[in-house]
Amino acid sequence: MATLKDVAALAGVSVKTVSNVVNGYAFVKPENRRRVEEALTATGYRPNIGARNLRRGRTGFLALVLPELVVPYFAELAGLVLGAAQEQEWNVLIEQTLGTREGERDTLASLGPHMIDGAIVSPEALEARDFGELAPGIPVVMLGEHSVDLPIDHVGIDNVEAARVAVAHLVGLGRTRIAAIGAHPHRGTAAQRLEGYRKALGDAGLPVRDDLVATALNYHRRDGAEAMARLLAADEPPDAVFCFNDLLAVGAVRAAAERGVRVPADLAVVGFDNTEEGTYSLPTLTTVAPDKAAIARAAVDLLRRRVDDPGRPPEHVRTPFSLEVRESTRGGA
Amino acid sequence: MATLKDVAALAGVSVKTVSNVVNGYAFVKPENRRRVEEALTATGYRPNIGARNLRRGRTGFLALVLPELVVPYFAELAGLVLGAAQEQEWNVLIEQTLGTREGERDTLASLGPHMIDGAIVSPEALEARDFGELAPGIPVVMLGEHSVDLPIDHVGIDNVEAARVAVAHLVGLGRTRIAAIGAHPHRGTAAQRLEGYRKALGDAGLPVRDDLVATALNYHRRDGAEAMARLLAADEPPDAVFCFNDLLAVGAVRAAAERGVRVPADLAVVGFDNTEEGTYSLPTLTTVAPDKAAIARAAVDLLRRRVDDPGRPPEHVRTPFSLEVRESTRGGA
DNA sequence: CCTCGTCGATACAACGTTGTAAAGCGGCCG
DNA sequence: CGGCCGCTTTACAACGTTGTATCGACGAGG
Repeated sequence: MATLKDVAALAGVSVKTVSNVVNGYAFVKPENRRRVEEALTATGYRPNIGARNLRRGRTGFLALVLPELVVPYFAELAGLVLGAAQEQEWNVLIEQTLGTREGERDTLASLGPHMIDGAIVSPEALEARDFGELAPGIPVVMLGEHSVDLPIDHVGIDNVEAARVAVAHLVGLGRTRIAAIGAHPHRGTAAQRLEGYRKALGDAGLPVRDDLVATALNYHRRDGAEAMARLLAADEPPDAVFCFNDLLAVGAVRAAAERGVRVPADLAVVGFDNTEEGTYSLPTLTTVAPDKAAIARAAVDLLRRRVDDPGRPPEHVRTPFSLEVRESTRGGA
Repeated sequence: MATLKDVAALAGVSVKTVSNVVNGYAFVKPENRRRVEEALTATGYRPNIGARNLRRGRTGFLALVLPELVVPYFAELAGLVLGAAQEQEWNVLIEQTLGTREGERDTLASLGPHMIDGAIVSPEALEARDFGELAPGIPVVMLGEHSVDLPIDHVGIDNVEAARVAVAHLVGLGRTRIAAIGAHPHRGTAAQRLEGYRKALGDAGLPVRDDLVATALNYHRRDGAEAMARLLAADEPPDAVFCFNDLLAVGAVRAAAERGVRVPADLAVVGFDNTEEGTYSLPTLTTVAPDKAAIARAAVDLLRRRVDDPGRPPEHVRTPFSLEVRESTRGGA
């Protein structure tokens, strides 16, 4: 409630002198500094961030644009971004797009150039190239999809290689009818994981059969269950499945169980994201584990550098990943 | 980038007239309105929310203070609050306290009175009465803990009754050694759920045995697993367990499975929160289902009314809940 | 004809902050 | 002694917006 004016009046100095003390300006007479500091604590002064940012031309806000918080991967990531942003004195505005292209467009448009210093975007429906026109002048860091051709900063793992490693692991178990769940017409990461899947099969000399690749328009548990049900209904059902995220995998495990298919004995399952849910499920999930903390940190750092120097060339940061082998691919045959 | 001034220059009218058009003021000559609207689209004008709020004395921001986004209940709730706030033209600032008392204090203090119009707080470590001193003048709505004696708006379900219903359900299955996981020294909701647990046992004429009540200092899967392990190690292990949230229940199911205890045959499990994870787990979880959408809506509405009229008497809103019976308590004996 | 009320537009100030310019006051050097 | 430089403080403007006061025009009513 107290403003600089109030503090200045109490201390008997000008508004600007108080501002100088607050901002740590060096040349203030000790006597005055003391009186100002007293007045500061006496009034319980807190700067009005909005006014400060208006004057400075910064907002102090960063938008984190993601499909849905109920997806554990995004919830975990959001938590980590919150932490990383705090270190940079950024507040985070989380926006859910619900996976629709319109949602992503509206979000970026409504935030406007004034509300935020920049955005970290995890695109789903939106195609990457749309961003140039949608967010003119807003510094954007993209997560996940790797699109080298675009002049936009980007953070993510090597999806092709991660998928290849995951499927190679299934191959190593001796499985031969390895399915994939999560193909998607517009999702860049889906295409890359599919490519890794095909590469691993090729490396092993296994045929790539289209009827073993299941599409999932969303990446929720329900979609995984439905896709798995379709796959299991085939004449020659798969003996392993690579799911493009852990939620799909959880759904797949559920669908298998309901049909009496044992995991991993009859069906080995690999997920993606290493969500905590997969470390307590029955069975626990083998999964590709991206370093989420590294992703969050890199994204915030990249955005900071972009804001400070809008002219710098776009950067593509590769974060590490590992394969966590758990019960869903252990034992059986 | 374009400001009212730019638009005004282009349309050949005053800044205020443009402002009037933007804000839907009625008395603008059609001719001028047309020209302004043209200039508006031509320049792609977007209001500077910060400046507007500075002038209006409001920030347009609402803080949602919660322990952790990785807890699915909070992630789901956050998503719903985001939606409800959007309808009121509020932006949401999500703050994680990580469950520490300091985190909750720092958060509220650092946001300051200027940053936000109000806060929706889901307290964990913080005792409710602290809020008066911490957030002087900030409208606060509390979630979860029901503390009628405090002059603070509050939204939540009847925890005592919800717990009673859950445990009564276990009693109805014929279970007699019914344990509870989630007792906590400082958490109000924990005390209430424990009370409901005791009441249900009393109603059924069953003894309340302290060795069947397990404390959980956090409400994560790990804590549930550890508590269940302790309970199962007893001479007379329980044949049912009521967990104070779904994560604890998931951990409990896992711990049971690792010891060869079958759910629900040997051990019936009830959770709390109705997170989606529990609808796909093996087995699916019987759980108390609070109406999260209603909670989110009520909280935002309550905050709106509080902001508009700071003097009104505090209100306590009871939101409905139901018991979702699933596999973890079905069949067996 | 004068007044009054409605409509339409404008100038100005203000929200709280900080950058800029400038002024006052010494002291130091030429 | 005059001028210059460094310290310290201040007044002022500006960020972009909107509330208030004001002003002019116009039509209706006395």
